[in-house]
Amino acid sequence: RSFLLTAGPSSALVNNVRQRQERTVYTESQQKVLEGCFQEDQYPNYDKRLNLAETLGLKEQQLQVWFKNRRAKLARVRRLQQQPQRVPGRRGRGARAAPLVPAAFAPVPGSPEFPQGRGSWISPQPGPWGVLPAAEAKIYSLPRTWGGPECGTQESLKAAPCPGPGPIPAPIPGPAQIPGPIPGPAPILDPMSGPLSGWIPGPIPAPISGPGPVPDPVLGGALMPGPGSLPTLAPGALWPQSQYASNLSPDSQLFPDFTELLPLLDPFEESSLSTMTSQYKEEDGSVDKNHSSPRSLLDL
DNA sequence: CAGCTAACCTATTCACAGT
DNA sequence: ACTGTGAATAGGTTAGCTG
Repeated sequence: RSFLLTAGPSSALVNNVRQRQERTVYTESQQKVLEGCFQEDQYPNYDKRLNLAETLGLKEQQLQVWFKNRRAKLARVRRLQQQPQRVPGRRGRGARAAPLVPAAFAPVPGSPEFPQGRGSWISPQPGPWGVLPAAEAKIYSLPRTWGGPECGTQESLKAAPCPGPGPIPAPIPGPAQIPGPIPGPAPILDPMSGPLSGWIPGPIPAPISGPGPVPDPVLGGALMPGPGSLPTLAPGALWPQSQYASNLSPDSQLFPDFTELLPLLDPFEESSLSTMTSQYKEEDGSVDKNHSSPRSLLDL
């Protein structure tokens, strides 16, 4: 196939032929950390990926691929469960705004992790992301201009103590206050990590023996939370538990067609949803002033 | 050999700058 | 308003690894 000639920048050029990058075998601990981060945020921005990549001893691009594949896997599982989760016909950047989470529990517009435009949303500090060090500047990661208090995660990211997310605040008001019955999440098991409900990077297991080609900088690293420092979500427990509702119970991500809930969100349409603006441009840090107009949820 | 999944390709969508 | 560019993402594919 042509990819041998046109493969991306991650592949090496040998004899004018792009070689497919060698398949990486992630260690168990790496996968667990990644999985935990995925439960926190399915769409980590560049800084998060970079932080995590450095912590795990991987490349940022590898993490980009991993999250992409992980989302694809989740979507595939949902399709098998006949649980459409987004408006058909939307792909690319706009498509991600139809979150892989229940609409009723999706990030509240204006909350730090609601999509802030330009392909990123800000995640809450508690959780795996919060334990990561701040990213170092890169050529294409210029200093940011933060759009406001809700965007001010960089400071706290730097200040975040390494192990553990710290105390998790009470669930935000929202889901429980939305009138009408909310169908419960389907109890679907994740084939990779067992019941999804429960995994938040807790104690990282001992290094697995075997032919793990990748050294495991995680173990003993700063990312490792102390034993029990990250609570495990009990199945059916109240969630979200993160400050801004991204600490989704994995089960909840296998939610029936959220579009059924759209009418319930109408009251927000002109108010909260109008804050679905992009004040943060991921790559160059500029403020996006073109997103001040209200956008409908379906448009996302 | 089947299943899983990292790596990759392609299309889509959006933000933004330049004209 | 229109166009070009860059970036993020989804869908799909290829191929390596493992049971």
